[in-house]
Amino acid sequence: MPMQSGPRRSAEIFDATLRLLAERGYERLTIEGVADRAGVNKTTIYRWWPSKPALLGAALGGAPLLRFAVPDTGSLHGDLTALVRALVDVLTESSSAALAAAALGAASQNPELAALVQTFFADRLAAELPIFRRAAARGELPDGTDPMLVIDALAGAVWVRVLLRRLPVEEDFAENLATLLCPRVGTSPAAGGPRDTDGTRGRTG
Amino acid sequence: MPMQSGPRRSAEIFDATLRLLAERGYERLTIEGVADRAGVNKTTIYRWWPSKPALLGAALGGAPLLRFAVPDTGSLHGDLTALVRALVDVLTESSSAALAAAALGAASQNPELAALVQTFFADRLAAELPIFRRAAARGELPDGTDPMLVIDALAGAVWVRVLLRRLPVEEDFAENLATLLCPRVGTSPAAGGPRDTDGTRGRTG
DNA sequence: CCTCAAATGCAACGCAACGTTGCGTTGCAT
DNA sequence: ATGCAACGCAACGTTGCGTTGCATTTGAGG
Repeated sequence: MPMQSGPRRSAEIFDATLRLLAERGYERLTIEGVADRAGVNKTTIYRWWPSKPALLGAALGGAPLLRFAVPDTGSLHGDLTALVRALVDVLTESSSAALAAAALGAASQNPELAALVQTFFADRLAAELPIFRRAAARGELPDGTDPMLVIDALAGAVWVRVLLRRLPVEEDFAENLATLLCPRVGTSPAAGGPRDTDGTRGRTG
Repeated sequence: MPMQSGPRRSAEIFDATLRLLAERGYERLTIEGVADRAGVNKTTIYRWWPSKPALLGAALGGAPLLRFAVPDTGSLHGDLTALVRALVDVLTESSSAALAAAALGAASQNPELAALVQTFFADRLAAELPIFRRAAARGELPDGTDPMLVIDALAGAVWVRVLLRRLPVEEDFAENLATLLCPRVGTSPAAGGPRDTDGTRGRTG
């Protein structure tokens, strides 16, 4: 029987890869740089991962750096608000922000990373589906509502605001976005007064 | 008096830059490649644009390839639907899609391009504000609604769906998204039946 | 036509990272 | 001790980078 198989120093290599990605961005991420940072010969890296996207894909898959919890606050509006806040945090906190920006930015350019991002988003959606199941059980959700549409609008709005517009995220951004996306509010924490007779949705502020 | 000043062959250079960006993506876009494609010596390019992002910035600024019209259909829901359709087209049609993906993807990594995208989004929003002015005038819009929030959710949802999830866009995607984002529906074209007693919003399909 | 300056063309350079090769070294299990 | 797998090491040719010095073309003004 042979001994252990597979790369022995993948831990150091993945760590160096993600750190350098966050520091320099995808474009200036170099395999020789990773080797140097990891204290490893570049031959070792090339033996296991044939290309930069392959290495990055393995590194991202191996480390759960972009995972954040799925909230359960008791209301759809609360869950969506919490989701927005978590997403904003991930895209704002410097450590994960650079990483997420580089990874998702590079995904637009590279098929291998695109596939990775694709499954990442699919997994995220699957994890977030319970939010909508619970909301439906509470009667907060009109049937026919498409969770993917809500999630995409939510994530996309945060993405555009933080990484494309680069505008500061106001205090009530999460709540406003959740309110906009709630197919039916009802329990909006700051919705204050009674609903308009014609169904105009309440809004914080 | 000296003769004409400034680059003489910027047209060919910009054209080659955008074509190669669409063909190969930002990462594999090389200045020597641009020079070759444009039938120009690379020295000429380096003399006028010191870096790849600088060149790309100038090329993108010089050509209005990513502009699309602002709709005016007579209703907020109709305008938003048209906006979604236009955006989906831009991000789907192969010529502009690769270009947009590369530009926005690269913007996540490069400060110079980020600034360019920033002003692009600001301009887009300014151009789309009349949609909300008209909607407000028609009484379709609860005051306090933030147009930027709606636009960001709209654009972001399309972005996530098309370029990150890479899922095919269903026929009723635009309408569903517009319905989700309409602060007040009322005139939803396919909303059909009467509103639920508790205010559940109508939905196509 | 001639002049003159700006723009461009051309050839070569050092540099960095690429990806590959051959061979020696280390670590661990049998 | 032996054998295998992973790793280290030292080169190699290639490509694109960004720069340099000098020659050539271009076009408006005299």
